[in-house]
Amino acid sequence: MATTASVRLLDVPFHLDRPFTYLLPGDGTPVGVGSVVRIPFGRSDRSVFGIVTAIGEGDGTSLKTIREVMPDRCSLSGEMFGLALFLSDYTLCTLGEAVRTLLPPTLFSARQNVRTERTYTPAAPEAIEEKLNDAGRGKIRSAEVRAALERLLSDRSPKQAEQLGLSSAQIKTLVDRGLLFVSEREVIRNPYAELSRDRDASPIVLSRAQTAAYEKILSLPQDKPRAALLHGVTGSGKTKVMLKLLDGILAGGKTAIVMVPEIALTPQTVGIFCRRYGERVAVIHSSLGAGERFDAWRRIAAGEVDLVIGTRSAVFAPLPRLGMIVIDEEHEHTYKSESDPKYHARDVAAYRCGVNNALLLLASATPSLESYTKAKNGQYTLVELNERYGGARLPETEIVDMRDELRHGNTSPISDRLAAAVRETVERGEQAILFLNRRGYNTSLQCRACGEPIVCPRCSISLTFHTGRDGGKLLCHSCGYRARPPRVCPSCEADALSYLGFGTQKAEAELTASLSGCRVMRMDADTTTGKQAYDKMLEAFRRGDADVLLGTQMVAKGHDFPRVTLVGVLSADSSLYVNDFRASERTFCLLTQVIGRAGRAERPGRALIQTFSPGNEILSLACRQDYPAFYAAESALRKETVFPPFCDIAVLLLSSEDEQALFQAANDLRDRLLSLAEGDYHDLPLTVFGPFEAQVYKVNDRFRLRMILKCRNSPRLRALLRELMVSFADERKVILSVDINPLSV
DNA sequence: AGCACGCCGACT
DNA sequence: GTCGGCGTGCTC
Repeated sequence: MATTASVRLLDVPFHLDRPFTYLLPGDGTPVGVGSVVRIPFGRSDRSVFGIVTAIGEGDGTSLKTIREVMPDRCSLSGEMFGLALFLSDYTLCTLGEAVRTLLPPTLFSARQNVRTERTYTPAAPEAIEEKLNDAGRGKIRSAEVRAALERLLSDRSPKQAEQLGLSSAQIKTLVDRGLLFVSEREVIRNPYAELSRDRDASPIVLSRAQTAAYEKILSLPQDKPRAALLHGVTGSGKTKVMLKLLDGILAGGKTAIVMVPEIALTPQTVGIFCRRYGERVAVIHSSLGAGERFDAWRRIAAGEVDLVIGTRSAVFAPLPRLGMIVIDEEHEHTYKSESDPKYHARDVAAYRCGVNNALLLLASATPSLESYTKAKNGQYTLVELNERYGGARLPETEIVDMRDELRHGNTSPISDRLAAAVRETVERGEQAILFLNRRGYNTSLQCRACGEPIVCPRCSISLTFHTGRDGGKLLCHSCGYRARPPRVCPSCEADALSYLGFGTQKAEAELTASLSGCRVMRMDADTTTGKQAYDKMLEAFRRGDADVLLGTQMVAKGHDFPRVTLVGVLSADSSLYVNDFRASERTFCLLTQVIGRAGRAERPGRALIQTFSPGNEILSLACRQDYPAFYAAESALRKETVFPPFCDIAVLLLSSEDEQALFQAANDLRDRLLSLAEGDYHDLPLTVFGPFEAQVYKVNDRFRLRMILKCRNSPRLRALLRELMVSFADERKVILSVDINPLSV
C-alpha cells in the first residue's frame, strides 16, 4: 500500500477530464487537495499540469510519480477549490478550465512576473576589516570597492543595490566573498495607490427612504447567506446605501467584492472607493496587463486587501472572510460570460455568499426578470428605493412616428422634430445625447438588379459600409473581415448597388449637415479605441467640448451630465424586433436608462423616441419609466410562452468547417440526446427543439447548428449534458459547446 | 489535446 | 528504396 493522489489534468478535453492516480513525489514535498502539480502523462511522459483532488491509499505498483509540486501560492485554498468544482459543474466546463479561470495566467509561466527588491546587509565588521587589509596588500585593486567596504563598516544598515554605488559585477564579488548578505522581498505593485492619497471617509448621510432601505438589509440574519435586490430609480442613491453597508462589513473585519459593468469602472468610480477605503482596495478588470493582474491577485490572496472592485471576473477574487458581494446594475448582460466557462457572475456570487454566510446585494433601476421574480418569490429580500432625491423630475417624453416623416418626404434618420429640439437645446447652451445602436455609415449593400445583398465571405451576414479618409470600406461586424466597396454587383455585375440603412456615421453626417455650427461628438467602437479614449470623450463632453454626443450603447451608460437636457433615440425599433425572447427586456432597460440621462439637475429634461411602431406597449412603458407595469406584462408573457425565469434554456451549439460532418454530428447529437432523455434520464422534464441553423449560420468559415432544450437547471440535467459533451469530445472535426441560459436564444 | 504507431504516395 | 501525409487509439 502507498499514499496516492487523484489528479485532474488542467489542459485536456472532456473525455480526459477524470481523475488519474499518481504516487506522491519521492522527496516528500507536502501535497494536498488543491495543490497544483506537474506530472508525466502519456506514452512519452510529457509534463502536464494537474490539480490534486483527493489523497488516498492504494496499490502503488504501475503508478507514475508526481514530478513537481508548484509553490503554495499557485494552489487553490479550500474555498477556491470548492469554487472550481462548482464552476465546472455549473457551467459544464472541464475542471481544468475552471482552475485556470481562478488562477492568474502568469502563475503557470516560467517567469512569474514577480518583481523582487533586493536588500544587502553588510557582513560582520571583522570580516570586512580583514578584506580591507587584503586591499592594503593589493589583493583588491578597485578603489571604489575599497570605499564601499569602508562605508559598510561605518553604516551597517541594510541597503538597496543603488545605494551601494557599485556595479552588479562588483556586488556579485562581494556577495560571493561573504561580505554582503542578500535578502529578497517580493514587491507587489498597486497602480491605484495614488487614488487613495486624498482620503475621504466622511460619514454617509442617508435620507429617510435610504435609511429604511439600509436598515431593512441590515436586519437580515447575519449568520446566514442572504440576498437583497435593491430596486431604485436612477438618482435614488443606491450607491450611498451600498457604501454604508460596505462601511459596516469592512469595520467588522470582513471583506467584500463590488462588481460594476466594464463601462462604469472609470477612475471616478474607483476613486470613490479608494479615497474611502485607502490602499486596502484592489481593482480587477479585463484590460489589466498580465503583471498587474497577477499583482492584484497576490495582494488579495496575501490578505492585503479588504475590498475588490471590478468587472465580471472580480467575482473570483480569492478574498478570505468574504462578507458581501455587490452587483451593481445587475441586469447588465456583461455579467454573463460568453466564452468558456460560460458563467453568470450572479450565480457565482450566490454560490460564494452561500459558502461564506455573506450578503449578496443586487442593485438596479431595471432589474432582470430573473432577479425581480426571485425577489417577488421571497428568495431575495426586495428593497424598493423609489424617490429621486433633490426633487429631480422624470424627463418629458414624446414618441415620434417616423412613418409621418416618410410621408412628408423626410428620409433622414433624424426627424424634423428631433432636429428642431436639438437646435433649441444647443441654442440655450445645453447639451443633447443621441442614441443609435448601429455603427458604420450604411447597414448593408444590395443590388437593385438581382436583389443580392453583399455578405461576408466568411460569415452569413451583410457587410456594413464605413466611411473613412481612404474612400471607405466594407466591414464584417462579426469576424472583422474588410474589403473595398465594389463598383458593381459581385453576383450579376450590374452597376446598381444600393446603400441601405443608417448607422452612427451617417447620422453624424446628417446632423452636421442640417444643424450648422452644432458640434457633434460621435462615440462608438470605431472612435473609442482603448478604454482611455472612452473616458476622455466622456470627460470632453462633460466639459462642453461638444453640443451633441451621438453614439451606440455606450452613450446610454455614461456618468451624469448636468447640462444634458435632451435625449433622442434615433431608432427604438432596432432592438425591439430582434428575434430573441429578451428583446423587450433589453429595449425597456436601454430606453429607461437613456431617457434617464436627460435633465438630472435643476433643469427639466426632454426625451424624443423615434419609431415606426409608435403604438408599441414597451415603448410607452419605458417612456413612463414604469418598471412594475413592464414587469407584470413581460413576466405574464414569459410564463405563457414558457421562457426564463419560468424555465431554463440550454443551447447546444455544434460548429464545423465541414458542413457534411456537421449535419452528421447534428443527427448523432439528436439521437444521443433523445435516447438519454427517454432512457436513463426519463425522469427529467425536457422539451427538445432542433437541430436547426443558428441565427447566424456561418461565422468565420464555421457552419453552426443548434439544439435548444427547455428544462430546469438541476444537477441531473447537467449530468445529462456532461455525458453528451464527453461523448462528443473525441469528435475530430465538430465542436460541441453548451450554454445554459445564454444571453440570447 | 498531444503524441506514437501505422500504413500508403512522390522524392534525394 | 526512404520521408512524410494524417487516420486511429491511448493516456494513471
